[in-house]
Amino acid sequence: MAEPLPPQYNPHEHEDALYRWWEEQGFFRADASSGRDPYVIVIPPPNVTAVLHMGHGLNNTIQDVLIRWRRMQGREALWLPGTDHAGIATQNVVERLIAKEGRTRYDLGREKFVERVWEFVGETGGVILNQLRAIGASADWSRTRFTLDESLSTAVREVFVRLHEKGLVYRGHRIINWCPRCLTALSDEEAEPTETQGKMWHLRYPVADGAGIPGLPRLPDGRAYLTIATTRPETMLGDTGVAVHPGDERYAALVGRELDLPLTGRRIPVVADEYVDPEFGSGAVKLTPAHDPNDFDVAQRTGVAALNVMTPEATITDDAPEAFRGMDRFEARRAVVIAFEELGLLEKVEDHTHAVPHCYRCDTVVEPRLSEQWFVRMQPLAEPALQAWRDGQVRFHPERFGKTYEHWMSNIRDWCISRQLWWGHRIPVWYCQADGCGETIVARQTPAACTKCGGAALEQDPDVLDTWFSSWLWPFSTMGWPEETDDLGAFYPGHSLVTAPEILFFWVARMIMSGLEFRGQVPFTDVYFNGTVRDHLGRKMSKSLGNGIDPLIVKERFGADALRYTVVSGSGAGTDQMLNYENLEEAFGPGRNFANKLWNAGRFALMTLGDDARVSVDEVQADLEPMDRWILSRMTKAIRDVTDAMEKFRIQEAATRGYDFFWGELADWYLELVKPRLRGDMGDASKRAAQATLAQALDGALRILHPVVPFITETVWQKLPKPADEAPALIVAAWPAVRAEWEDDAAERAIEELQSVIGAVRNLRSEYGIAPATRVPLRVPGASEQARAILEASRRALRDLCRVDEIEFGGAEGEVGASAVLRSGTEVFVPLAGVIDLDRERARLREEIGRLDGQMAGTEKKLSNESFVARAPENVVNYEREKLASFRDQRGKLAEKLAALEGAA
RNA sequence: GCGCGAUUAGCUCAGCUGGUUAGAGCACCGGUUUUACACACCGGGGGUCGGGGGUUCGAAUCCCUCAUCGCGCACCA
Repeated sequence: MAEPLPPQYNPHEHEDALYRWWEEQGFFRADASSGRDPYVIVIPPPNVTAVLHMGHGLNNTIQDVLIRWRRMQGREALWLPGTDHAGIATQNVVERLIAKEGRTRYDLGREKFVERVWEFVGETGGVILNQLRAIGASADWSRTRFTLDESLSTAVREVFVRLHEKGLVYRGHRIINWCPRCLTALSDEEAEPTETQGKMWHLRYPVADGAGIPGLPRLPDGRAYLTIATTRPETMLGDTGVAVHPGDERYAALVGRELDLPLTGRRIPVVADEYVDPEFGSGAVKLTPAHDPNDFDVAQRTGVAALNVMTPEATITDDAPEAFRGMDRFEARRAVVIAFEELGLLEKVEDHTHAVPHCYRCDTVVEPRLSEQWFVRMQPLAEPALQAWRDGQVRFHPERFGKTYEHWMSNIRDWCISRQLWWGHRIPVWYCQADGCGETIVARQTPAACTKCGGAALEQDPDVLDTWFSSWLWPFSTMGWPEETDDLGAFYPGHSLVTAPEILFFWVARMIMSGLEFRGQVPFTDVYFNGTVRDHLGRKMSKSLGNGIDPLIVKERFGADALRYTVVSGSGAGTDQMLNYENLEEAFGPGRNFANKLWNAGRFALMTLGDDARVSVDEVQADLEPMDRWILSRMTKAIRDVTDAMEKFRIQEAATRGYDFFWGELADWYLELVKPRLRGDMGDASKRAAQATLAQALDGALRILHPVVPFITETVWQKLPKPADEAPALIVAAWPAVRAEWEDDAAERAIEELQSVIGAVRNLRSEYGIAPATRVPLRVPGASEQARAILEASRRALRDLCRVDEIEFGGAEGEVGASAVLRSGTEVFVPLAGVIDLDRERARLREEIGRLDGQMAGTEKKLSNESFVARAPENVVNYEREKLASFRDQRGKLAEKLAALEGAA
């Protein structure tokens, strides 16, 4: 006999050691030369300085479930891990660090600062990768990549140069989103709109040179004026014009004339442009081309100049009137409004709710700002990427994200890729400083001399690239591109991507574009979007709210399998998951219980199977009993269902289906049914058949559950007796094949009937308070031939599972007892005479009925009182009626029971 | 404003192309030392499937509409 195992599963005894063993054995490593059908997932690289949170836990568990499943199916499974340098995020963290020393990055200087960041990354980076190991992630760590690795940097430069050669990368003056705190440009995606209660100020701009404009309102001093509306009054300091619609007759006479721009002493022209909606507001729009993208476009068309009135820190520049210089933008906003009020030029102020863009990294209000930046022309890249989705080359799970994708791709705007940061990939562009040369060199390698004048006075562009400019190459840059490596040949294109919906545009869409552009193939065929983990109040888990759950604490208390089962079973594709951080037991207890149940089923199997080599079901085919054929049939269907669910990315369904088979059928029924046979009560042949079937069924359950709960399933599986030629570990064992010949509908119907009978008897016993130890006889008056055969064959089961002593078919006529009719029509009857004290039970029931009669009479009386019904509040009357109905119901049930006890007598 | 999604037991959620009595886990009530497991076992109560209308022999499931919540996009100065 094997050594007895402890009655409770202790994950800590197994998990980490098991993981180390898996890793040492090289089970996670993919082989580019195996020739096997590859299956590839690249990890969404977490920020290099990140620590694991539940979002990572959910996302990576799903990836691991997929990769383990495919590995078991015999695919050459590669899960490629790594981290992202996360430009702004990491730079901000280090800036905060040195701020504690009272220094800024400018104090250190660029070189020292970047060194400092590398130092920080060296100390804290990669922590998250070890945390992923702790939750069982079976990634190929030998291929771990970092977006700032030399080879990935090569890929970045290659892509920049190629796109530049194609004219898809360009430098231009445009309105970009500027974060005045991070002091950098942001892409449109990095500016997150937040609903904000703001105001709409209506300001009056007097017409220059006085009268002569019919139909316009006039100020008290007689000057005609135009009203414009704005949510950012401070920008008026940079107004360089006012636009009206060309067809707007009210203002036709004004076009080409000038307005006095208040506070500034400047005169600004009135221009006509189709952009203006004459129906909206006053039909006149102030133009601030340096601080608004739409105004910039109008200004370009109409030849209006741009005037920048804000510094990078968003304070007012010296180009504005002296009174406002140096003010913060919000301070200037108040000051401008007050000044207009004092001049009598403030028409009105309205409340206005609108979405104000905030920096996605520091939440500062983003300032649209005219600036020279590098851009990627996106439309030529987006078109094939959109088509690829339309053609079904890439599918989204759930499908609805396709619509979002389509909408974004069809309305795509150019991507601002330069960042005024120090941490990241330096833009591979050099400017010749030689007098009168002015050459711009875009190159893969740092050039030694100017390609035009031959001078050596070259200066590299100070900016770095958007962090996503390296991420979007991840599926092939991690495999050595632009070199044609073996990995690239074997593992590109990949297969599944698991990620959060938030980064559909940031990352997913751009990867599809870059994959098509640089490799001619989409980087993956399926994108699974996991939902967001929220707390029980529906709030996103976050550090600042303190409502997060630390996955490692969950592992500590419940085990990694409990964590994994909880997140996999708790949310479907694109569906958020609620987890209560205040009650971890409620959230993760069921997962731990499940692991414990597997442990105990394993213990049981070990006790009864012994150390002997496993007997296959095929060897005992002739001795199989209906219950054996039943569980094999159920297992076969479970395998089919789980496989099918996995193929459709219905991972939650796969997990719960496996759970239900294991617990609800194998553990609850089969194990109980075979106990006597395993004890040898029914002879050796029966025992051998039961052992073979149990081993087979448990083996199947462990396999289909292994991707979800790998630690406990591996632990149990290792201990089970196995055929000699079996794999050394469950992780690399075969995914179970469906054996269609094991499907057996007749056996299923037979066992279902037996289950119904046992359920009915248990119910009757409970209803009539028959003590558990009391054995009862069972009569089945009108059993069909079939039902009779099943029950006769199941005497032992009826005895063990519901303490039925003897079964008689036919003849319950006139007997005192309780009966139930099954769905199949079979009637079962439990005689009660001699089993319980009938007199006492009858007396108890009569007493209970009497008590209810009294209560009913009281209530009826109340309800027949007309003044009560007329005067009492409706809900009180309804309550009484409901009470009465409930009494009647109870009385009816008790009367039925009493009638049964009194029998035919 | 446009689009998408959600709304099912006290709580967290399943319920695929409409089909016999709407399920699970937790919680609740009653019972159980049946030697794998009390992190278990057995029995039970609890749902007008958000409201209203429609299609159909039949609707939680399809259509319309309203409400509430969430998400995406556009934000019209």
